[in-house]
Amino acid sequence: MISQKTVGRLSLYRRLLNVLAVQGTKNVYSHQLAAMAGATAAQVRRDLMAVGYMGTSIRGYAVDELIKSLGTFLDDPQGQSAALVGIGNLGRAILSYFSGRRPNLSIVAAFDVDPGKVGRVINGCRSYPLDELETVARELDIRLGVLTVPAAAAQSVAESMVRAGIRGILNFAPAPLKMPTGVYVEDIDMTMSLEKVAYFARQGELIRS
Amino acid sequence: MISQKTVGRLSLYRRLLNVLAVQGTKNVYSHQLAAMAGATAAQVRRDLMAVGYMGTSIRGYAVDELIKSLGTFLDDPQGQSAALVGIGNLGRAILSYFSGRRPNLSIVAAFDVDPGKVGRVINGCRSYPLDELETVARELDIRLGVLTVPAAAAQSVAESMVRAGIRGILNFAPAPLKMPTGVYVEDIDMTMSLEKVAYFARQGELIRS
DNA sequence: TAGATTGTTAATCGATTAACAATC
DNA sequence: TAGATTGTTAATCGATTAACAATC
Repeated sequence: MISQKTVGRLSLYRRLLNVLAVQGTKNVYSHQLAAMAGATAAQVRRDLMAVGYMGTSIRGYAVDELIKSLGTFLDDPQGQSAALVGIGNLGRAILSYFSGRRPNLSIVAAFDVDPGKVGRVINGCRSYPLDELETVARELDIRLGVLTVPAAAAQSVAESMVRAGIRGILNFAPAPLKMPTGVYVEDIDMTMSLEKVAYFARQGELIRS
Repeated sequence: MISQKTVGRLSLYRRLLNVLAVQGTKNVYSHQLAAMAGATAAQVRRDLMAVGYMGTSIRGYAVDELIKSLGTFLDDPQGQSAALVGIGNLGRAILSYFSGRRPNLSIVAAFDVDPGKVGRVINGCRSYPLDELETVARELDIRLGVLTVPAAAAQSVAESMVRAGIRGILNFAPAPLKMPTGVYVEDIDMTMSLEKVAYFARQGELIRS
């Protein structure tokens, strides 16, 4: 099984490779990709070997082929659909952020308990009452969820997501979710992140002074 | 030097402890806190020892004192101010997210290159032209930055943040920043996170089926 | 005391780094 | 060939986990 960190870096490499492809670059060496990704050359090579793609010592890696290999690895050929639950400021921003970015991976429905927020189209995405999550998720074959509700509601909403057949959750709520095995949760805790920044920024200054 | 992971968990523990304090809980055992945080009891104890706070075998940890200890550790007594650069959908959502949450750590100014977005007050936060970053940052003693600009602009904007005296950056732009030592960067890459969720959710289904 | 907790130490695990032989 | 790259293997590092003695 491949590690979470590696999958994250592969996603990053692909994005960087797309930039190179647009620039017309045909080949790239591990150390070049490493410099762009903020990694080491050996790490890049190890990660790419995990995908089963090997470079040559004379040309390094072929950009186009590598993008294709990463696509085979990272993307579902049939495409994957996500639901967003919690249409607040953050939820709306995320809808616009992911709107139409990837054909293979898109948010196709949004949900909220507030009747005033449902029955619309937000950034090309229809909004529904939370009650209908299960029905809509099964109908649209949604297996991924983005959770942008307040912390207090997070656990119970996450549980209904799981009941609706969702197997992966991107959790923005600042609350650890207790989920059954087989459900993958990735936490994005902005408060924690900002506090880390504050702590280490201060620490750096203490050390310097 | 304390690790990034530990600092992150301490931030989480404090939030959980605040919930307990509101409920009127006086004491808490490491295994209780661990269950809430999704960690192990030994890990909680180790983390708290890092702050220099030790529990007793009979009562565990005193909630109020622990919150105070964590505050001493995590917060700057003088308070820390942050600037947000990039007033798009995401930037606005983040301004509202952090608005008035912590007295000791708040976003006090927002910046953008678009003249149409500046000279206003957004969620209690004044917006300025990006040109004025250096002046305003020094005037308001801003040392932290939140970066919510498009990937293409991220590196150059981050460099002007550093010139303005900013020493910690919460980076939402999907681009690795090359920063001088002494500047701490915490990346929140939502695209990468969503792709990880998509990958592991699919993987789980493959394993099950 | 007995029991559940604590802090401490040693063992394990995983990822990263460094050193090396192989390739064109 | 010489040189820069590659994949492979061994060594290092750090964090986590497990086992233990100490405490009330």
